[in-house]
Amino acid sequence: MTLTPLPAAFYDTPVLSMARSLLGKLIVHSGPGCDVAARIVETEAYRGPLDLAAHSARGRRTARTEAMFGPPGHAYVFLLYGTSWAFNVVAGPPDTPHAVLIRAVEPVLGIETMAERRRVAPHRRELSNGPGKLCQALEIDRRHYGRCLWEGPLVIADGPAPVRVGRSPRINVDYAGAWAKKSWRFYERQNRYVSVPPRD
DNA sequence: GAATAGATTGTCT
DNA sequence: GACAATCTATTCT
Repeated sequence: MTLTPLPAAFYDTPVLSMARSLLGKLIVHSGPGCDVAARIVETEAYRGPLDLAAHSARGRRTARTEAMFGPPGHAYVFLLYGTSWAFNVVAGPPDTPHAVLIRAVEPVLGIETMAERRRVAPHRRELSNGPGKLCQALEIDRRHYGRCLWEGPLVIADGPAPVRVGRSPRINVDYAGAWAKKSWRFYERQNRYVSVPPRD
């Protein structure tokens, strides 16, 4: 296991294949005295402007969605329901508002630190089995908006490839009509940190 | 385990 | 003023 950040070229790929290839990669957040790392086990692809489930649907470009229109391999972070942050990796070249939502991770390093932040016992799936939970565990928030993911305190590095990959429709996007039916969620089968366990 | 309701705030209409 | 790519506690079974 190396902690060398993935190169910029890794992100130069269509959003669906990027969502698939991010599985198994490590999110590494280095802080003063406390490094934490976690392995990505669940992702979802969002492909505006056509995809009506994406914040960038119909080309909506605002202060909030601006990062999605930026270069790939950068972070798109947004606040949800007033209480939870969600972390996305921007895909596609500039002006192509695609992104991959990280929905669940498996703690690897600094598990005690994550447990304290989450106020749950270590090794429980509630540590990071959801978009908001993993942001709290890894301490990802608005400070990371638009930041580059191959240099700086928050990077994505290579990690153990997933054993088996499953696909399903995305979670909680029922409002998007036909787009909600597309199987744009990717997850590692049998991994207990996957947020909404499918039957596999 | 499943279903339900309430929390809470930045962003956009 | 409404809403959201969610989380948590609570109340069932």
